[in-house]
Amino acid sequence: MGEKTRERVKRVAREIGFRPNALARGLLSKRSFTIGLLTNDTYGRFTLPVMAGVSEALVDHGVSVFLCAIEDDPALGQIHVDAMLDKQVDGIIASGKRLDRSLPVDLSNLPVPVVYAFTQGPPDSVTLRSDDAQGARLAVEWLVKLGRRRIVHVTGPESFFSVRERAGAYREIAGDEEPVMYGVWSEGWGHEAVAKIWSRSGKKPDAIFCGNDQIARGVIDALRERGIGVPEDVAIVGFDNWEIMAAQTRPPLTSVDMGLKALGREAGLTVLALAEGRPVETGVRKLPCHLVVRQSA
Amino acid sequence: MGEKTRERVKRVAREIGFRPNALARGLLSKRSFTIGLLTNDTYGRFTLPVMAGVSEALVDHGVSVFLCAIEDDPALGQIHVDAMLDKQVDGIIASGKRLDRSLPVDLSNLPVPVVYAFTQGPPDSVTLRSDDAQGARLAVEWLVKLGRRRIVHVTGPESFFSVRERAGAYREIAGDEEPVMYGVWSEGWGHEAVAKIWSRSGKKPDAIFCGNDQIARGVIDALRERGIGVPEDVAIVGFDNWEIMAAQTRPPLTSVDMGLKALGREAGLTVLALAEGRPVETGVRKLPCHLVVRQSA
DNA sequence: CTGAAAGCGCTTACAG
DNA sequence: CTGAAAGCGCTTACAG
Repeated sequence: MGEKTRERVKRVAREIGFRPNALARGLLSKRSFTIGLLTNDTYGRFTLPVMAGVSEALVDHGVSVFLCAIEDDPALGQIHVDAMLDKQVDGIIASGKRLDRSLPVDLSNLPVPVVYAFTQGPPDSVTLRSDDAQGARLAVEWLVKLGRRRIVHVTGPESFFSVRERAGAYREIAGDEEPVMYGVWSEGWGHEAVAKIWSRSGKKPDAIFCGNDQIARGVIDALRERGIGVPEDVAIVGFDNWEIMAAQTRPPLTSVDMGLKALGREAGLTVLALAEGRPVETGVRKLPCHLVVRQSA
Repeated sequence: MGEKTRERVKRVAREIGFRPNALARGLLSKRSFTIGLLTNDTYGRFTLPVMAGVSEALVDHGVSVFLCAIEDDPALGQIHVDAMLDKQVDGIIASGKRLDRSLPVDLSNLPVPVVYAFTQGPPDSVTLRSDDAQGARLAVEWLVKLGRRRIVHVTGPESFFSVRERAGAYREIAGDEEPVMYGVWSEGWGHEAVAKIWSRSGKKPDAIFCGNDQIARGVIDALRERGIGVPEDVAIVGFDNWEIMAAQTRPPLTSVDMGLKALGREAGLTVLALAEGRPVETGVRKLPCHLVVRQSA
């Protein structure tokens, strides 16, 4: 093509706003520049930041994301997986709401790479998760650094892997003078825990490390009702850094952020690498949490 | 093809798990069985149920959904729109977090149909939104039916269309003895409003209709701190039916649900109809809210 | 270097 | 009714 013709083609293409058809392109290249994000987290508290991270990381590479919410329904999961494969996704990210539960679909032996993010993957898969132990350490060390010496841990059900991780890290630093108080993920349990602590004899804690922000909120409310000052008398740290919850407590809540957006970003880049045939180390990769300091500690 | 050959082909197809390549199919049919959902609701409180509805309605039709979170960034919005068009989406659903704000991208004159759901569309578009006036009526009528006579309305900023809609409906039923209390969407404002009401002279209300669940939560907490019984002394109704908030108030909150999942379902079916060339009435279509009765009223 | 052909995996229209 | 060809919109490999 002569230089002039080339220029003219380019100009016309621009004028009529020509954009290549990605379907046709994908047919040849065996790449659809599309990935699927599978999740059973309907409420979206955890998946949403993960998704935002995935999308953010991949949009620069021209990759779009199919969102597939499958509840806990295996049949629905299968339908979505089939639909994604039919549409020739370059890869799949599986995400969820619990590190120790897997999605109700079998993602092994798929013709495309799979990355697990914030959900349990099979042994030899690529799995990304937050480092809950490190996050808990951050929280407790911060309380220690503030001079707190009697730190209590009020948390969720012991059946959760992340609860055991966090409790383990708490123990490492705080010792085992105080029993870890396992309960449920609710404000109500936070209230109840405070009632229990203050009804028993002996010295009262000067800090409470809570298993999530909802519990922390219950704890803070209960302390205020008793006229106990936060953070003067008792410092509080939560977990999740659930913005809308943490910002609304009085005082605003210091909390551990699991860095789910970064986790999503990593998941996106990793599935892309696999799709392009680049080597990726298999196994569980833990990403660091960070502490968001507000006024409760 | 002979009957025997046909059977054999079918059998082998089943055995090797043959599934037609949707890309190739789309190339011919001019249908990708793919739509794009554009939203600027990062937090996802409103978009998430909409999305769940869209996905639920379309999965039966083999349609997958690209989720594009564009924040309020016009450049990012354009990138996502271009990516969707390149991938030959059959249609686009625009969604957001406010009925009276439009997304920072121009979606007119696109080669594919667009439906606006819970965000403002241009005049001649297809726009779906909740019927906030009807929802507010539901709430106030319920309070009246419970025998409440002095109903106060504590709500968000008057600059919000939905605030004015809800306040208008409240006025229709409750009259204008009590001034509507405009404020912000926070628990703090709920607290403050209660302080204001109880500091002024005259009869106290026996019911408070709140503009959203966060305000309602603040109101309920403030009333409890004053020793005022909910619902005995003052009945409370919120708006949004934000499950995790409404269920955690003490007592659990009666609230207006905007039916966003149904709205999403409608949006999905509507964009599908447009994509298939079926006629759809243009203009704003309001979908009904419903009241979720818990213990606060 | 330029230009035409082949082919990705399907579906549809047509010839036999 | 059956079977082969054409074509969707691209990209790549090849002949001139």
